[in-house]
Amino acid sequence: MNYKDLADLIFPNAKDIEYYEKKYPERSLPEDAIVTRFAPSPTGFVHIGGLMQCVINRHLADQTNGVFLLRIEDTDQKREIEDGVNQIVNSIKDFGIEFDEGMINETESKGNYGPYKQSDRKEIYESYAKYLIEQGRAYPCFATAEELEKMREKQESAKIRTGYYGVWATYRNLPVDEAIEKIKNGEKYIVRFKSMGNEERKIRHHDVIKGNIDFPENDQDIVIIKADGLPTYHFAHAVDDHLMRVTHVIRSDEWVSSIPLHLELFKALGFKVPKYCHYAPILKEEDGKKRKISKRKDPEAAVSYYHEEGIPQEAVCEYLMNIGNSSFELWRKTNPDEDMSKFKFELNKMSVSGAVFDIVKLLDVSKNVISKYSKERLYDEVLSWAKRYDKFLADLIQKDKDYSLKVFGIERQNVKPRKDISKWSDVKDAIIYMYDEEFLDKDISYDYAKISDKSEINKILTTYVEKYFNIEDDKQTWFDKIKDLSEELGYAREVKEYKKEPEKWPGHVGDVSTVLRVALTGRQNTPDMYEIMQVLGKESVLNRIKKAIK
RNA sequence: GGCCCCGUGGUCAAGCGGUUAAGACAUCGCCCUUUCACGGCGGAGACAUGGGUUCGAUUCCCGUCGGGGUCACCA
Repeated sequence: MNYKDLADLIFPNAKDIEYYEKKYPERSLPEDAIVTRFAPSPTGFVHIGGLMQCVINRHLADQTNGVFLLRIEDTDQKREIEDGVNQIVNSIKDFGIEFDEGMINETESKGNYGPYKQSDRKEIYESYAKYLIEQGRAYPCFATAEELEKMREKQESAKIRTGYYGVWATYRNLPVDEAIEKIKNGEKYIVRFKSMGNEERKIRHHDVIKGNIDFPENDQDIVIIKADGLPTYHFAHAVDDHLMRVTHVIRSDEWVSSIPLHLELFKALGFKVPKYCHYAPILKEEDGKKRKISKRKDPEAAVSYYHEEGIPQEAVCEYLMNIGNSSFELWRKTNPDEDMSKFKFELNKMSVSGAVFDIVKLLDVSKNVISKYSKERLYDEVLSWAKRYDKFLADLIQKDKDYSLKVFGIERQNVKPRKDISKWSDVKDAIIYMYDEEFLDKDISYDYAKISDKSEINKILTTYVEKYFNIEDDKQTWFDKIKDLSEELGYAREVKEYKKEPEKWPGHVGDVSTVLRVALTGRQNTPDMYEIMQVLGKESVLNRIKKAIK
């Protein structure tokens, strides 16, 4: 009885690994093409860190004519949720990112390197596990949970390294005959990797992002096939990334400590080691301390949050790109109108320490992105957001699309476009007063500033309507008339003059125009008044002034 | 606790033995033919700490402190 017999007994029907090596050949791609993957568990929830990974991976694949694929890691069936794959695919799609290969919904996939769901790859893992057993590099382990627990307690009380390794690995040297007999007797077992590593020996590994890292060799005989017949992450990672011909494993740095193990696994399987790129997770600051952003405590950890708030996907991607390569910001400054895809991303320039998530900065990126939108685009984006998250707003802007377009066009597309919207949820408040049905028919609490005497206000408004208001005026004429009005009523015509001798007048042209602004909009702060009046039109302006005088 | 990583203004960060230690966001002030949003100009604000090495350390080495990750039949 030898390893071959043992392997045959455990996996009688497994195909020879040559079958898979041939079925999934090396990809014919340019020399430096990057093949990456996003490999989430189907919990449905996509984390902001996961999105960042997708933004970077997509970019890298495009930049090198490579491939970006989606693999679902569902080997822990306890954690799985209903519709998990769809939710992942859709939330990534919400950010304009598509995969070249992989799952496209719960059951279907595209690409020639599938299946792309680990639970469908069981027989592949079995072949490679069988191969390892044949080579004497894996073995059945009959240890029960209780035995392992006892072992751990012993190790802990003796203050030595915990784990299944060396002399503690009871079953690694079990004679093949005995193992076969136990299996035939129906004893339960799992399959472990047989490590040849030595903790005393050091290895140096080069991580694309983190640089050289020194570790002790791995010597743990980790589980590769669990009791449910599915592989553990480590084993699946080696088999899948090899067979899918992934060149760059880009993942969060919680995995760095597994590098020695993964290296040994790849070597034992005869696989070429991919380039590892471990990036730092996104952090959150709380009580002066930084911690990993968490899905339980932080709403902004879920990518759905940005969608709900109405932060454009481009803005989120740009911000994430910023965290990825800080040189992006500089590039953006010199290439304000260039598509983000033109930026050359460099993996080795990624930060080695985690960045605190800064929503204020994100919103700044966002308002700049939005300021470049045409009024038509703005309208479309706002509408599609509002249809889903703000029915009232959707109805409001749809009632008269042409009018709404004019509203959205105020101070837009000129040299210095307006930058007061950073997310779609800001829009309602920014435009609602422009709609007569939301203004004329509603109670408005006019909050006048400096000039607050009711009769004085009425005088200003009445005089303006009777002597100066003409909707046909061009901007300069309109402007001059406001000055004329101010002068006629005893206010300073120019702010500068007023500032020189403030005691000379009760106020200046700005104070007068504020009266008009508040009367027309109910607010002290608005975009350009001339444009507002033009959009409102003669009738609305008169009605609004009438309402204010009452 | 073992192993590994990290430590430049409030935040994100350039820097890679000699710099007045960039830039962005935030903050403050001034200016910008009337507000606000922009835009312009300017201010305040940092190399965790102690030892080395060196003519010279933010940069290299060691210790200390601080932070993080990982030690599962979870990924």
